[in-house]
Amino acid sequence: MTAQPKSNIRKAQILQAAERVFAQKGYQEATISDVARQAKVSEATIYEYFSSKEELLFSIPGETARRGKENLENILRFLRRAADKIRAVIHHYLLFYETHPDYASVAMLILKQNRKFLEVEAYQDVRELSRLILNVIEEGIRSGEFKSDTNPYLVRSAILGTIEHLVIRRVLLGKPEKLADSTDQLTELIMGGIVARREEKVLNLRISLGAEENPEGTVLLAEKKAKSPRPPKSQTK
Amino acid sequence: MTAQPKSNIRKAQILQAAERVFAQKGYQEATISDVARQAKVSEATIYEYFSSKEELLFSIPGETARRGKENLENILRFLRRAADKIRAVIHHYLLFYETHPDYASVAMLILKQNRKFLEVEAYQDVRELSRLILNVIEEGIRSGEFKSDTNPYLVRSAILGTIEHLVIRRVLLGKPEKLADSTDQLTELIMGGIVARREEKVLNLRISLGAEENPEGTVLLAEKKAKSPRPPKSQTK
Amino acid sequence: MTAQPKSNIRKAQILQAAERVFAQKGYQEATISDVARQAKVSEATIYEYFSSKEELLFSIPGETARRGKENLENILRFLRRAADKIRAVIHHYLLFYETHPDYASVAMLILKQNRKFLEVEAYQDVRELSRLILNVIEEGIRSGEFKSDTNPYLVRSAILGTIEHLVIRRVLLGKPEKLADSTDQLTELIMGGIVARREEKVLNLRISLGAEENPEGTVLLAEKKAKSPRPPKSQTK
Amino acid sequence: MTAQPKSNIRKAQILQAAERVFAQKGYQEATISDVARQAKVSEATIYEYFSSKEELLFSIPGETARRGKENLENILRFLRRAADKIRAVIHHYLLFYETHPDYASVAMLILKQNRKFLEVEAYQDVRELSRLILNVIEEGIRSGEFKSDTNPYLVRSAILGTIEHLVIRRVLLGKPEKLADSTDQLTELIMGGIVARREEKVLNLRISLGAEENPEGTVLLAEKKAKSPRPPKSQTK
DNA sequence: CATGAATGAGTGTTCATTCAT
DNA sequence: TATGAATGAACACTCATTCAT
Repeated sequence: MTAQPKSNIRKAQILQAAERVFAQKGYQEATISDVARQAKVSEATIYEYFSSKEELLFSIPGETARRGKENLENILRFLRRAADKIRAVIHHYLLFYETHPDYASVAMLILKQNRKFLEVEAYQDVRELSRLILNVIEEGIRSGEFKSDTNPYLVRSAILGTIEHLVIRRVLLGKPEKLADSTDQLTELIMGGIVARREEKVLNLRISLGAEENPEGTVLLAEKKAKSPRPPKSQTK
Repeated sequence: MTAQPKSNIRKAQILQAAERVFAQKGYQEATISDVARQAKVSEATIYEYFSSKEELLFSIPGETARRGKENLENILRFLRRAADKIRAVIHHYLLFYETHPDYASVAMLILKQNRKFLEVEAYQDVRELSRLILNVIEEGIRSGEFKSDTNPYLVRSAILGTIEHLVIRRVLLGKPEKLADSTDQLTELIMGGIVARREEKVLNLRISLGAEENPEGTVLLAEKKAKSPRPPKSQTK
Repeated sequence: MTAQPKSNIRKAQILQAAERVFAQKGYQEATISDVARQAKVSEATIYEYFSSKEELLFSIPGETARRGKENLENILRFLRRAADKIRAVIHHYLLFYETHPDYASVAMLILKQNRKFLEVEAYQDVRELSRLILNVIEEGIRSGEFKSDTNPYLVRSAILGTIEHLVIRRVLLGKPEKLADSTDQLTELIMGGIVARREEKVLNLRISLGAEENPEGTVLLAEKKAKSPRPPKSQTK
Repeated sequence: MTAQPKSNIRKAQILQAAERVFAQKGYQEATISDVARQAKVSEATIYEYFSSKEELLFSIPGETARRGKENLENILRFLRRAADKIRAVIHHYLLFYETHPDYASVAMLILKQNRKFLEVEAYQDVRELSRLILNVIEEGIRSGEFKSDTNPYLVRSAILGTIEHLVIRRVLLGKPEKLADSTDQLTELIMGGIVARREEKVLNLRISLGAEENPEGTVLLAEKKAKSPRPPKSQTK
C-alpha cells in the first residue's frame, strides 16, 4: 500500500528467506549462511537487520500474525451466531496454514515449543488470537447457543489442539493436502460431538404418541453421560 | 521383573538423566556433558551405550511407550462401550503425562516435531497407540454408538490434538496442575459437542402441550454439567 | 591562528572524538562506529579523512605533539642551567599529561607499545622530544653541572620512565590527582639521588675542626630538600 | 621437581607457546590458531585448559611471577644495607627481563596497560613485588641510609619506571643487548643522582685551607662512582 | 567397562572498509 | 562532501565424538 523504504523491503526479503530455510531445514540445522544465500544478501547484511539468529526467528510471525488477526476480526464482526464464528476461526486457521506451509512449519515445529518465544513481544499476537477464540466461546455460552456447562478453555484447547494436530500432520507427513476441507467436519465435531443421538428418534416417537407415557428416555439417560438431554419425567395424571 | 544385568541399569540411568536434562534445557541446548554429569558417568560412557546424542534422544520413549501401550491395551480389553474406551484413552494419556512431566516435555517439545524421529523404530509404539485410538473410534461407528458420518481420523486428531495442547500448556506454562482432571470434560466434549440441544426444549414444549403442567427442563439445563444423568424418578400417582 | 578551512575542522572534530573514544575503550575495543557517534559524523565520513582506523590512531599525536615540542623548546631557550632545564622538561610532561588525560591514556596505553607506530612519521616528534632531553643532559655534563660519568641515555630513561610510570598509574588507578606536583621531588631525585650524604656531616666536622667559624652545614641539612647543593657561601680568609 | 601430572605439562606447553606468540604478534593480532600451532595442540585443547583467550593471556605471569618474587625475597634476606637491596631489586628485574625476552614483551607491551589485568588475581604477585620495593625504601629511610625526605612512592616509580623504560626499549628497538649491565649505573643514579657535588670541592677547599698541600678532590671526582662517599682521609702532614 | 584427554568440524557474530548516490 | 547500505574476511569458541589406557 504505502511506499516501503528500501530497508523494509530488504528486511522482508530476509524474513521470507528465513521462513523458507527454517521451514525446510529446521532452526538449528539452518545456518545464517543458508538464509543469506536464500535471501541473496551477505551474512553481514542479515545482522544489519536482525541482531541475532534467534531474533530473526522470532521476527517471522510479526506482520503475518498481525494481519491474520485483523482479517479474522474483520470476518467475525459480520457473524452473529457463535457457531458461525467458531467455524470462521477454524476455517481461517486451516486455510491460512494450508496456504502458508513454510509459516506453518516454522510455527508448528519451531516456535510453538520455544520457551523463549513465549516471552517475546511477537508472541502477543498469538495470545490475542487465542483470547479471541475464548471470547467467542464465552459469548456462545452466554447467548445460550452453547451448553451452559461448557468449559471455554477446554474447548479452545480442543479447537486449537485439533487444528495444530492437523497442521503438524500435514507438515510432517504431507497427509491431507487440503487442510481447509476439514473445516466443516471439525466444526461439527466441536459443535455436536460424535455420539449418535437416539433422543431425536425418541422425540419423534413422543410426538407421534402425543400422549400417555413413555419410554426409553430412561435408557438413554442411563447411558453413560448423555449429560444433557433428560427426557421429561413421565407424568401421569 | 527379571534381574537386570548391570549394564542395563547403567543404560536406564543414562536415559533417565537424558530425559531430565533434555526436558529442562531442550535438546540442542543440552550437552552430552550435561547428561553425563546428571547421570554421574563420564561422557565417553554414554557413547558406550548410545551411538550418538540423537540416538540417546530417540531411545527415551522406548520402554515407557511400550509399557504405556500395554497398560492401555489391558484396560481397553475390559471395556465394551466405545465411549468408555475413548474415556480410558484420554484418561490414560492425561494421567501419564501428568505423572511424567519430564517425559511430557521431551515428547511434546522435542520428539513430536522431529522429522527424523518419525522414521525411527521407536516411533512405532506411538503409531500403534495412534492406531489403537482409530480402531476404537471405528468400532464405535460400526456399533452405532457413534454417528455414522464420523471421520475417525479427524476425531483421533481432535483427541490427541487436544490432549497434546493441554500437555504443552502444562509443560510451558505450568498451568493446569492436574491434567487428568480434564478427562471427563474432554470426553464429553468429544462425545457430545458443545451445542445446546434445542430438541430438549422442544421435547419439553411438547410435553407441556400434551399435559397441563410443566417441568423445569430449563432449570435442569442450567444445572452445571449433570454428567451422570439421574434416572427419572418413577413417580406414580 | 589562520582561519581553518571547514574540512580541517571536521578532521579535528574526528580526531578529538577518536582520542576520547580510544582513551575510554582502548583501541581494539573501540569501533569506528563509536568514533563516528562521538564525532557526530557517519562512519564513511571518517574514511574521507583517514584511510584506516590505524591511521586515525596514529594521527592523534600530530598537532599536539608538535605544539608540545615547540612550547618546551621555547621555555628551554630561556633557561641556562641544565638542572633547570631538566626540571622544565619534567614539569612540562607532567603538566601536559595531567591536563590532557585522554591523550595520556592513548599515548601511554596504546601508542607507546605499538610497534608500527615507531615506524610512522608521527613518531618523529616524540623522537625529537626525546633527543632534546638527551641534549640537555649532555650539555649538563659538558658544563660540569652533571657528573662526568653520567650516562645520558640512562638518565633520559630514568626521566621518561619515571614520568610515564607516574602517568600510567594516574591513567589506570587515578591515583595522584595532581601529577605536576611531583615535579620538584622528581627533579631532585634525578639530581641528587636518595642517599643521605655523610659528607655534609663530615663537612661540618671538618669545618669545626679546621676553622673557627662556622657554617650552616647543619642548617643546610635541616632544610627540606637541598636539591642543588648550594655552593658554600663565600668564605673569608 | 615433583612429578608433574601430564595435564600440567600440557598447560605449561600451551602457556609457553602463548607467551611466544603473543610476544611476537601482539595479543590482538595473534589468533588462538597461532598459539595452537605453536603449542602443537588443537585449538580445542587450548580451551580445555583456559576458558578464553584472555584468561590464557592473564595466566602467562602465574608461576613465573611467583617464582621471581620468591627468588628476590630470598636474595634480599641476605642483604643488610638498603642500597644493596635496591641494587638487588634492579639487577633482579633487569636480568630477568633480559633472559626472558618473550615474557618481557608480553608484560611490557600487553599486560602492563591492560585495565582488566589489574583486577585479576595474577596481578597480585606484581603488586607484592611492588610492595617489596616500597618496604626496602622505607627501611632505608628509617635506618638513615636514605634521605629522610625521600618520597618512597616516587622512588619506587623511578626504579620501576626506569627499568620498564629500558625493557621496553629493548623489546621494541632491541637496543641495549645486555639489560643487566645497567644495574650499577641505574643503582647509582637512584642513589646519588646526577649532580656533580661541589661539596667535595668545598671539602677540598676547606682542607686546603686547613692544610698546606693539596687534595685530590679531582681524583675523587674522577673516581668512578663514589657511591658511598668515603669520608676524606684525614691527612696530617 | 570406564574414562581422561584430545580434537575436527562447524558457525554465529563482528567490524573495518567500500561505494553508489 | 557526506552517508546509508552492504559485505568480505576473520575468529573465538563449542561440542559431539573418538580412542588409548
